[in-house]
Amino acid sequence: MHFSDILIRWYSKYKRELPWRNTTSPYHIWLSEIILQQTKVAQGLDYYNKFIDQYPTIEDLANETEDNVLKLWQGLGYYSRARNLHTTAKVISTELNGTFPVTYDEIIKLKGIGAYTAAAISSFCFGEKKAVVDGNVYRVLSRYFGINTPIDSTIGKKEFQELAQECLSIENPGEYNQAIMEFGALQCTPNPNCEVCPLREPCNAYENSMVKALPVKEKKIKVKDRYFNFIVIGDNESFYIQKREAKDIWQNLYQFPLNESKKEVVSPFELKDSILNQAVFLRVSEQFKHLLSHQRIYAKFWEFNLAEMSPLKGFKKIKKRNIQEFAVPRLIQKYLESVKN
DNA sequence: GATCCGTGGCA
DNA sequence: TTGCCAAGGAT
Repeated sequence: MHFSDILIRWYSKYKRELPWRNTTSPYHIWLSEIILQQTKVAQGLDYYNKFIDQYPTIEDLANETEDNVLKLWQGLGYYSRARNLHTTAKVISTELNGTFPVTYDEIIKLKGIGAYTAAAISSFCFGEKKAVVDGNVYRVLSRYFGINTPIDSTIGKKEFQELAQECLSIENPGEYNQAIMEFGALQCTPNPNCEVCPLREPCNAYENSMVKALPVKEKKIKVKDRYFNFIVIGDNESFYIQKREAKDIWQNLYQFPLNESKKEVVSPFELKDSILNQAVFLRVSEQFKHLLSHQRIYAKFWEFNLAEMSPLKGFKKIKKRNIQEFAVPRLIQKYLESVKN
């Protein structure tokens, strides 16, 4: 039996039942694909249901504010996905007559949609013969064919894209694309059980004991340390927050006024910020260690009391209990939970 | 084209 | 604890 036939047969037997399966609605497929970028099903499933519940159509999503879209996305990470999702919904609504484009070449023009997602949507919804290449596909193909070209190199991406296209089932490209990804997610995992694999016999990596060594990555990510000093300042009822507008992590999410330092701050007198004029220091939180893919953030929350809270440019004065209406990073959310008791 | 963008689970 | 990984894309 052919490679693609084995995968499709395996898929029909072992695939998970998921809310975005068994539909060809481009909106539903699109939303699920954006949510699942660099994200496990278990982590994204609730978000998908929340979004479909809150925004049943592209039109509903387009009519929402970005702040509220980000609020619903809060906690999922990679927030540019939410901003681009919203931008694209508005483009479809206003420039494309509310109709999702139906070809790969048109779909890939949309913001937040690259080669993978365009191939996924066009093949799942419209039967276009475009092979998806994601982390699962790299793993399955590199092992089955015994390819050690680094998957994070330009030449490697090109090589695997072409190989994937050659393997694609012409009869049912959408089904095949879903099958090879599900196979990578459930069977051909980073640490697989090859004894129950239907492709074990002809698998090059299995024959050569190279399963754990593939696929090959050549680049290692550099992690930099940052020290965040959040100023939690206000009276009994209210405090100030600000929107992160810089081109940095957590863009367009909200936080407390921030002083970033080059090393750990140990005394409130080291904090230099005009917002602290006439403020009375109350306490400092424990140090929070927050890990991101490229950063280690060490954060402290410095709490101050302020008798008179006049309007401040660049800051919003809000009731403390209303903070839950704003999208905040997980780090801020964890601090808020720590002081709720 | 190398780097950046989150979060959580797991060995 | 640390590193790696997960249905990638933008710059």
